[in-house]
Amino acid sequence: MITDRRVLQDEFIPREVVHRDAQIQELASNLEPLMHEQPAQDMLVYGPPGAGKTCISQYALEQLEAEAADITYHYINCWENYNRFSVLYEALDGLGRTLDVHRQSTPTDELFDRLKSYDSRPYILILDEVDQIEDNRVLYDMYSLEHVAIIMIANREEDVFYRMDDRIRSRLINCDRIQFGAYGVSELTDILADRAAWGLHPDAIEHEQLEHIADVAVGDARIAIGILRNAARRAEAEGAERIKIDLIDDVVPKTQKETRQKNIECLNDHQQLLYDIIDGNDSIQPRELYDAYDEQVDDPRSERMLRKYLNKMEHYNLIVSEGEGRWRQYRIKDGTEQG
DNA sequence: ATTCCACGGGAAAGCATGGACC
DNA sequence: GGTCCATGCTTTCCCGTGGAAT
Repeated sequence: MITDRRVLQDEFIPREVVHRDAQIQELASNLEPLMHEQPAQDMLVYGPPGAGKTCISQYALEQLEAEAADITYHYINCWENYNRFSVLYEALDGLGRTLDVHRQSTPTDELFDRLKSYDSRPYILILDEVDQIEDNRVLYDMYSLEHVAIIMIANREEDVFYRMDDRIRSRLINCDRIQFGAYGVSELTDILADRAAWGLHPDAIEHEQLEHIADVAVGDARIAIGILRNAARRAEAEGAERIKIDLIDDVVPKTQKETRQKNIECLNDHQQLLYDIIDGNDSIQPRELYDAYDEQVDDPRSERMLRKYLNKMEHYNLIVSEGEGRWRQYRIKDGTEQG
């Protein structure tokens, strides 16, 4: 059934990509000046989850790297690295210059100085989930480095700019915007067909079944590939030769649960408790939620902290908040909801 | 007009950890 | 080893803002 497992991982970057020619072209032309020792244009790549932003950005840079060996690029997930130190650390790590840097006791400015002193060749940073960065100074840092170009990735354009102070906003507001719309069913089907061709036996799945997966995944390539992966595994476990529609439908809830579980595991105990409390209610008001939380834990965090946790969880797409002010309600995000 | 509730920014405090020195 | 210091990270504390209810 499965001939190459890597191809079915959603972070896999294929050798050829389909349906994003315009975006790839734009990425490439913004990076093109690097070939002539000119600075590259900074970019903001935005669009809904699973629209190929991360994949295509990395793909474009791999292509460029293959063409012109004289560049380096590095991918940084700002969800995990949201403060100035971590981002700079990751940036240095991409250059292999972190050997003697310690998480504590190394001043952040020293990391910046070190990055500054590296100027032998162009360095491109992909800042995924860039709206998660808490300290925008780091964007200013990157901007001020001549040899560093940044590709910022976010779901929504406005999330990136609204918290920036004027100094950095006025500079980055002019970066090139590249929009990624959600994939349509036929586009997703093509993507799946490509993965199936590389990762599965030739007759494992037919066009109709791929189309069904694409349909269920509502535009999200990550979900689509996840469903294909789980379906293939299930078929393999059952010794089936082909992936049938029934089997696909069987595996959809499991795939949704999987992505959710992956996120929940990143939460600390307090956050998980909040999640459980919300999960036990259809919806819950903040006061009620805080009180329930206080009752169930020995060393409660402050309400301010809970609000920060809740914000994080909302960004994680685990919960949603509805209503303003005293009408605010929290509830669990349904697995089939988008965005 | 005043009170209530919730939100979220920012300063300050508290915590953990590596390094230098004894 | 023990002590002190510098640093980044997390959490708390304080407070202004804004909408709704009284």
